[in-house]
Order: sequence, then structure tokens, then C-alpha cells
Amino acid sequence: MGHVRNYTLGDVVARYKRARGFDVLHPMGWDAFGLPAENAARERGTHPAAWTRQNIEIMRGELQRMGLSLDWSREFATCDPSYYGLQQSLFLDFLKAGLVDRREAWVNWDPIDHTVLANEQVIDGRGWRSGALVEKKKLSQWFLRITDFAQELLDGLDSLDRWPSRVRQMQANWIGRSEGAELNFALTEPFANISSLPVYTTRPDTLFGMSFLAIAAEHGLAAALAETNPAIAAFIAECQRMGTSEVAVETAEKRGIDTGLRVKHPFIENATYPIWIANFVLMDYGTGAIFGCPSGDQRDLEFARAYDLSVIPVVLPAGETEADFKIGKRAHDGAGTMINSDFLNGLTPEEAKKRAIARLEKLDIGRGVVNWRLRDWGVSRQRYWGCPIPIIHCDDCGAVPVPVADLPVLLPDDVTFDRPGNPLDHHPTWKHVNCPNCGKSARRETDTFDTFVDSSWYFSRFCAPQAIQPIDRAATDRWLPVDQYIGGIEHAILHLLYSRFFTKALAKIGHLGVTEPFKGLFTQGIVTHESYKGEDGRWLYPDEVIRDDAGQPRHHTTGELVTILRPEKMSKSRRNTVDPGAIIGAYGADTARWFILSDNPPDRDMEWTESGVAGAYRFTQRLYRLVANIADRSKAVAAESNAALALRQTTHRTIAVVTEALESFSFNTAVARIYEFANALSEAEKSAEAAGMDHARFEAASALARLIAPMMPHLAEEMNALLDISAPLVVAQNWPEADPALVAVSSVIIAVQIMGKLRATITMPPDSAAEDVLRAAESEPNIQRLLEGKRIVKRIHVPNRIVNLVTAG
RNA sequence: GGCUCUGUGGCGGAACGGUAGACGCGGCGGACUCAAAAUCCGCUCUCUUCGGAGGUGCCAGUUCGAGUCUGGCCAGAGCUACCA
Repeated sequence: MGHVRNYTLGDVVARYKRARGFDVLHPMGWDAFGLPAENAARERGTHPAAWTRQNIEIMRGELQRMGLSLDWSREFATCDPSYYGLQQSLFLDFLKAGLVDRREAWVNWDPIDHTVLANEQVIDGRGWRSGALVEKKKLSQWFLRITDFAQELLDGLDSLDRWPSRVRQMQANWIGRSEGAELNFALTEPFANISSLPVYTTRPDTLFGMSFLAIAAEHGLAAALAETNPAIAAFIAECQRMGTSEVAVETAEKRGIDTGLRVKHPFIENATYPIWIANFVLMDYGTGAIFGCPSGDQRDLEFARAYDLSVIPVVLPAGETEADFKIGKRAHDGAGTMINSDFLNGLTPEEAKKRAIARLEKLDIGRGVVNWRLRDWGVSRQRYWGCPIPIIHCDDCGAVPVPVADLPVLLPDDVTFDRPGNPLDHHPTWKHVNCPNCGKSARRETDTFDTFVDSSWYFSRFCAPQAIQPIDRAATDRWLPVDQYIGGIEHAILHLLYSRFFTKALAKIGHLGVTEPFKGLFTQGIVTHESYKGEDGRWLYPDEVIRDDAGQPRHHTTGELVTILRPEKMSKSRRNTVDPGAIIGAYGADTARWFILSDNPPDRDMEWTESGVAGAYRFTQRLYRLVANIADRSKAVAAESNAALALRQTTHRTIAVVTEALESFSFNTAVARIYEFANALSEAEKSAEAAGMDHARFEAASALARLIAPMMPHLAEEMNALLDISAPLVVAQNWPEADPALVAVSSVIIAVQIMGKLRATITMPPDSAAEDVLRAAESEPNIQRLLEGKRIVKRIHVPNRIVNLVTAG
């Protein structure tokens, strides 16, 4: 149901903008590669391609029955060779432009499934599918150099003023720019050709509070030490077994092992500190080594307490004295004055930071650097159902790009899923090819791309889906950036960041002329539903549950009592799903669309309820009846009755407010205004004989048809044809225009307050002079009564809205 | 732990700092009907001595006036997480 909501919202915008005369590109495609297809293959023996095609057929049918105004001529799926082949050629362009690296990286390795797992696929240290304990393993992987664009990706966020600020905030946090210093700590004695250790820190100001240096278990020095020291080897092995899961991280104690090696302090002559291997130091942030200042960093403090290392306060908080200040259980990482810090004493941490960096640079042992939390994007996946990475590995020539003329590298159809691992790797012939360089026998890369690659440029392809080139520059110059992108908040970081990176990278190599893909972003909420449990605790489908005479929920055949649980995201495992096809079948697409739009603001989660759908359905029937009674007698009359004029004013005011609501994505309030309009039109039936009412009702109904058209396109056409069979289709008509003369009001109701409390209302001509309004307010009977014996000391008048009388005595 | 967001009737939710609760759902009452369904009409925040009084998570503040702005709490949600 989530996708139905998503595309309904988009369709309203598309239809509305089209009626306003815009040229709208509203395409549809399929993000078709990925794990679900492979899992289905393993579980049910269907081929991933067949399974995918079948799913696309089903979903396309649903979308078409929803009446989405999509341009199906632009449809494609990412698993089409005509799409992924072009993606391969883009990759080769990236490679040529130096945007691709191949390097060793630590990965989560599932020893049963023989595959790399993403972090989110590791649950409590075990593979989400196999349940095997996940190992950290070093593998050669392909990386896209997204970090080259870190600054641009951060800066670009400022220009995205039509994005939700929280998404921008999330991306900024993810990119994680920090400023600090990188410095080298010299070892007192070199070990295994290592004479110094580089360390990144954001707090060079606290260097005088140092009490140890710690390196990650995966650090090169640790590996070298492990060769001759079994205790260290055991400790490293233990760290690698430790999961990366939340629980593991949260409950893990700070642990370490002293290497026996020591480093010199950069500033203090003859001072040396131990090097520890610690479980809380991350290899892939900074340099994989830290200096520990326990007084200023909570983690360092916990580590120091565990191993009885010294704690030297270096920042004195305001209001404390140097003699009394002690570090207890909490490190002090806030503001204050530097102490125990030689040439930094008396400075603020900010100033001290600058001074320390200057000294490091002068001594030529360090420098100020900017560091990023963002990592390069590993795109290798040991999977079949994805886009093959177009590389051939040759023993002599190394990794050789597949020549462009040989693209696409097609996935073989004849694969088996009868054993763990990557079917491409098991295939008897596929990977054996000759090196394009030297002609000797070589091997294809058997990894495929992360599917986020597929979805990082599809919007460019939609602009010219038949083009020979992957991206048609003229077409993208015309259409991009996307004016309005609609998606779930779950894409706030990954998909949206990767797409932004791709756009900047493609711009750099000339494929695109824009540097941001999506000008406007709207994040819609998820669709939820109650879920139901039978007496034995099994999940029940919504249509298995009925209400008995007493209103108790019961199973429809067994009669057992059913427990209702609070609404949650629809999921197959909880069985709290509703089938869009069944809803459309029972009520029609317009009812589904109307309910989706009316329930609540589209950026919030919506609860799918049967009564809500039924209410929407009733309204569709009511609209039809309302219009069926109105014939095309559209001539205006010279002398219009008050009733007719009032209806016409309502019509034009409704046009104005609905237009405004649609512009601001307030679909639920647009719906409310249309309900009010329909109520007014019903009311007008009572004075059907009044002069000019035929025309007024016809005008109203005609406007109503066009106003609901973006939301209920089918009913809109029915109503339009009922009113005037010879009229052009609503989709061919313009958006209704509000007549300013009819929108204007002839009187306003002004609230009269005394001391800010509402005491009366008065009716006045709009824009009346202040003195007239105040005179009328003060002579209103109820106000006069309340003012008795009081003196007015101040009169507030807000034109057309309110009068507030401030009294004394 | 960090960042962000959200707290308004029985429910979903309206409300440029200016009449809190629009509109819908649900509920109650009535009309129509032999009856029901459908439909139509009315009522639906609380208290009230019928003058009013109180009310938007809690406590302060700014203002003639605060659901809206500021500060501090409380609760819930999302993201992120040993990022040095």
C-alpha cells in the first residue's frame, strides 16, 4: 500500500501541474535487481529474472488500475541489459576519470552464505539469513570515490531549500565534517620498520592530558606484533569476533592489551607513553590510532579507569579552582581554561587548538586537517542478480576494463542456486575469458554492483530512455533537475546521497549539466494498519476478523476472540496488509486515492482503516448524485438572486483555497475545502428555483469536477460528461480560474475582545476604518454591558479580524 | 549518548501571533421504511447558578492577545551511534 500512496501523491501533483499548463514528465521504472529475487530463487526455485518480471507485471497492473497518469513509453527496468549495459559504460567513464578505486577493505563476511553482508544485514553479530557468526574479513573491493565530493555534497545541501530540513541535517551528520590535526608520534624504538604512528585528533589542545596511545585491532602494527606475541594475536582474534551490532557495541567494555611499545610526546621532552591495542578504536576512521586524553574524552576515561592509567585535567571549567577540580566518572569535554598545558595554559580550548596546530606544523610533525565521517562507497557485491562489474582480471595485466565495444557484459541465464556463494563464480564458463590486453586467459570480475548504483542515475535515463548514449545531454538539460521528488524517509541518506554524488560525478565528466538531481523533495509517511492475533498467538489477516453483536472482534470462522494490536507498518509477517487490487476492485481507484489524500497530511504516517475507505466511497457516490441532478442550463441571468450569488462566491473562493492547498502539498485540507463545497452545493438544491441558480449550480459542478480531477480523475470525467456530454475531457481542460470579484467578500465578522477574551462579534464592511470598527464594537450591547464602570485604556484594532479593548478600574 | 521531529476532542486532523477544534471518521437523536440498508436533517470539548468559567503534555516568560514565539521540564517517534 505504501507504493500506492507514494504514486498517488505524485499523480496529484502531475495532473495538477498539467492542468496549469506545465509540460510534465511523469515516468515509471523498476528498481529490479537485488536480493529478494535471489532469495525467491533459493527458496522457490524460480529464476530471479522470471520472478522479477512477474512482479513487475503485477505492480504495473496495480498502478494502471489506480489511474496514474504515467508516461509508459519511458518505462524500463534496471535489470534490462539496455539499462545495465549503459551503467557499465558509465562505470568505465568513472574509472577513466579516477573516480574508482580497487582496494582491500574489511567487510562483514558470512561464512555459510559465502557473501559480504551490509552492516544492516548483520543482526547481533550474525548473518540475518544464515544465522552464522559474522567474521571480519579483508577483501578486494571496488570503491567509488564519493569522499572526493564530501565538501561539495555538504555545501550543496544549502541550496536545497525545497528539501525537508531534517533530511539535510541527516545528510550533513552522515558526511560528518570535522576539523582537527594529524600528527606523528615517534616510537622510542622502531618495530618492524615502523618508527612513527600517525594519529588524527579533533582535540590537539588536550595533548598535555595524554596518558596513552591506542591503535585498532586491525592496525598494521597490531598485525606485526601478533606474529610473535600469542597474547596479542588472541586479543585481536577476539576483537574480530566481536559483532558490530548495536547490542555488542553498547555493552562492550573498554578492553585493551599493552603492546610494551612506547611513543614520545610531541611537545614534552623525554616523556613517553604506552601503546595499547584497544577494542574501541576504529580502523576505518582517521588513521586507526588515537592518543588518549582521559580527562577530556569519556571513552578514554573509561579505558584509563579500567587499566589504571593516569588522568590529567587540562581544561578547567568556569567556576572551578585548579586545586579542587577533580575528574570523577565524567570526562569534561566542554569549555573552560587550559591548565597543566605548558604554553597553552590560560587559553580557551579553541585558541589552544590553533596554537597547538601551529606548533605541530612548526616542528614538522603534524598539520591541521579536515576529516570526514563519510567513507568511500564500496560497490562490490558477491551476488548474481545485479549489474556485472565490467572488469577482467589478468595475471599479467591486473584489472583490465572490458572494452566499450564488448559491452554489455550480460548476466548468464543458466545459473544454479543449489549451493552457497555467488552463482556467477560457480558458473562453468561465464568467467573464463581472454584478457582484452594481452590475450592470455583471464577471469571476469564475478562481483556485481550494489543496487544503489542502479538507482543513482535512473532519473537521467528517464529524460531520454531510448538514447544510444547512457545519458542524452540535451534531454537532461531540458528536464533536470527533477522538480518534485517523492519518496520515503528511509531514503534520506543512502539513496539520496548516492544520487547526489552520481550527479556531481556525472557533471564532472560532462554527462550532465546540473550538480543536484532533485530540486524539491517530499518525504511521505508510511502506511500502517492494525494487526490481529488469534488466541493461539498466530497472526490473522484483516479480512479474517469480524465484529460480533457486542462489538467484540472475533475470527470469522472459528469465532475465537481476537486481540487487536496498535497500527504498525504493513508487513507480510504481521499479516496486517491490505491488497490494493482488492480495494480497487471493491471500491474503485478514486475511492482509494481520495482516502489516501483525505486522511492526514502526506508527510505523516497514515493508518489504513476500513471505515475511512467506506467514508471516502460514500463521498464519491454523493458527488455523483449531486451532479446528476444538474443539467446544462448554463445561461447566466441578469438579475441574480442572493442565493445564486452566494453559491457563485463559494465556488470561486473554493477554487482559490483548493489551488493554494494543492500548491503546498496540503492535500488533506484541499479535501476538506471540497467537502465544504459539496455541502454548499447540496444546500443550494433547496433554492433551486431562485433566479440564476441553474447557472450558479452548473458553474459550481463544473468547477467541482475540475477541482477533484487531480485526486479522483475517473469520477471527474463522469461528472463532466453528466453535465455536458459535448464538453472536452477534464484532462484536456485548464485548471479553473477564480474570479477575484467573486472571491472578494462584502462583509467581515470581527471578533471583539475585552482584555483578550472574546465577548462579541460584529459584522462590518471589509477594510472599514478603525474608528468605525471601534465605534461599532463599543456600542455592541454585550460589550456595553461589560464595559460599565470600566475605563478603556487601550484599543487594539487588527483590520478585518479583531478588536481588543484593554480596560482599567 | 548525539542530532532531529512530534505532543490539540473518542479518532485522523484544521487554525498569516488575532473567534481553538474547520473538514472527515465514530457516536447520539430524528425523518423516510412494515422493518432494515442506503439516504436526508439535527446534536456531539468540559463545567455552569445560563451571566459565564476552564481547556491545545507540564512550568515559567515575552505580548493588548500564545496551540503558534522564548527558556526549562515530561512523554513519544525517527535517524545515528565507541567517528577520537
